Amino acid sequence: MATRKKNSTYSRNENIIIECDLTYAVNKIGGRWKILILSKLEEKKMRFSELKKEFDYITERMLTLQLRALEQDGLVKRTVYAEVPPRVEYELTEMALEFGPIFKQLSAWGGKHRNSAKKDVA
Amino acid sequence: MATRKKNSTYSRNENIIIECDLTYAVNKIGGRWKILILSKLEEKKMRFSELKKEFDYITERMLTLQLRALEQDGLVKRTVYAEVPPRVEYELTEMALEFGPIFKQLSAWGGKHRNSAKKDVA
DNA sequence: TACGGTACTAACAAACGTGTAAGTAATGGC
DNA sequence: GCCATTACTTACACGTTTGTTAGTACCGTA
Repeated sequence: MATRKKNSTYSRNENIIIECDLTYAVNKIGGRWKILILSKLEEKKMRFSELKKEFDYITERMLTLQLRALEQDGLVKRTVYAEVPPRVEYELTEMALEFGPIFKQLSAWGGKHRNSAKKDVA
Repeated sequence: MATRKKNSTYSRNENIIIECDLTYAVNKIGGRWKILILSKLEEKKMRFSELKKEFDYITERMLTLQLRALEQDGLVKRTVYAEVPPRVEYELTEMALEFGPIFKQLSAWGGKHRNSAKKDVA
């Protein structure tokens, strides 16, 4: 997601798949940490170090990568303050805020079926 | 997604992440082909070979894996007819049908921002 | 001069997802 | 007997994502 693409079928298929609006959207929020980050930022803008504290098992590298990808995709806005211990704040863009209601529904779906999945099978 | 998990931080983080209803939901539809498959099956139940024709760059292996995962997650129902050239039909479960409206919104989001992304940046 | 704090980056390694190619079973038609 | 058809499975290899560890720049403070 943040690295270069190689040739071969892997990428060829990727291109085909991205043709789909739905897949396009889901890809933007896919990955291990993106949704969690977006959820946090939905509440309020946060600094790098604050985000890091929220998910204390994420590494700085991963947090950086995910934030970069989100920024690249226009979902978060990054603001750097030229201070001495650096200060960088991240906040959602309008585009990302539009995910809000969708996230709520997905979350509701998850909550509903995560619990029932323990008993049912189909 | 269809393979066994190993130990180490990779899996440890996965567990932490799955605590979130939202991530739980998105993980069910993540992966390269799942959404496309679900979209197709939303229209009507289909045979393995029909699905294969729909996405002609998917390999049989991938299609099988994705369908198995979806079945495991309770999103598709698999029906085998004991005929001579085998016939297997796949259809969505109720659980999966509940994704319908959410998919529509995600798709709309994708359509909207996929086009504007070509001009804008933030 | 050494030290601490913030927000990173680089080089490397492990785990996972995806693709390739070939092979399987069952049976009806030739 | 031999082939075709369907829905797979297996063994292997590639490519990507994620994690590990160490290091960077900046400047104010001690």
